[in-house]
Amino acid sequence: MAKNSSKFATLGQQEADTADLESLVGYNLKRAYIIVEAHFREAVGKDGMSARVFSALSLTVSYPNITQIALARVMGIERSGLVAIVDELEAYGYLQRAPVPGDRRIQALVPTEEGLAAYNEALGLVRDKEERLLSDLTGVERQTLFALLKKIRRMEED
Amino acid sequence: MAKNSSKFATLGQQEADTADLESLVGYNLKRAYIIVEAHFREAVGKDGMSARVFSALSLTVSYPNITQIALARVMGIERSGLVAIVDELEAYGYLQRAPVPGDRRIQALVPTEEGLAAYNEALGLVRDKEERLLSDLTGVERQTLFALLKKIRRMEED
DNA sequence: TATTGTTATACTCTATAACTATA
DNA sequence: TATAGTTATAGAGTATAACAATA
Repeated sequence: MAKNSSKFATLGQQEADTADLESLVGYNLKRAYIIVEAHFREAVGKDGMSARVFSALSLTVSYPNITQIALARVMGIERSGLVAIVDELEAYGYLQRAPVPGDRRIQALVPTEEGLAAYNEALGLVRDKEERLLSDLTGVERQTLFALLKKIRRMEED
Repeated sequence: MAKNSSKFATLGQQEADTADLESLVGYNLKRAYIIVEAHFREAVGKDGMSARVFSALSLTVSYPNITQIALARVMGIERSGLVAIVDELEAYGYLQRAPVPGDRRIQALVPTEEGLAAYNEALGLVRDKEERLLSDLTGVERQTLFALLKKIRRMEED
């Protein structure tokens, strides 16, 4: 199991690549995500939206009038956790909680004009950044990466 | 931009797959990781190690006598954050902080026999679980997934 | 002066449980 | 009774800054 039993090892790239961890999908996914997320933050800038806030805004743009509970479900988080996210987006003036006639428990989420503009600008920056990050990958490789990640995502129920 | 402007949309799988977010690598990586991490927790059991503690133990097994600062660097976290992780592993009796003759600032991390046994058992469970999770992927697809994730990981410096 | 490990502290993300107002 | 949204609270995981011991 031990790949290196010399005392006071210095870790070269080769050695690091043969460690057990490197053969696990979870570890590789997490490390890759950390890098992509750092690039996301660079793309949106120092005072830009966090990834989860951007995601929530993106989904309200794609699905206007979505309810908080539905949005939480799509995002895979608890509805309680969404409150602060929506509060933040509302404070930015990027969306509104609109009353729904017929059921006063529900508030439909609708992006404002400013929200739409801010979203489209951020989306452009993020896409450009991902484009550059993935510039070493061919078109086929990118398609394959997406297909494989989505295949894993579909395993949720088991 | 809006794919669905009907009021009170219910989100079918098809609609969800065409949202902007679905075209971003970061979002897909994160969602895939969440699923794999949940399977990791199932594999190691209710009172099993967390992923980061497992990772630290794995790396001390692969690189016995590694220092905390080197381990933190490999894991991509701050050295201050590693203290609690090593404390936990030491409390389990899975590793020891061993003094290094010649430099009393440094403590080399060495797995115990129990640590090695616990690690190998956990590694087996995690590998089996990942195996089952990825059973829909062909051998080539898995190799490709690893290759693409590692390619992204190598983009760190830019 | 610089480095290793440590502590104190704070921030982000998330979950659980209980509450409210409605249905 | 059940549901949508909210609040309170706690627990991971991480980072920054300052410190002690040692080099």
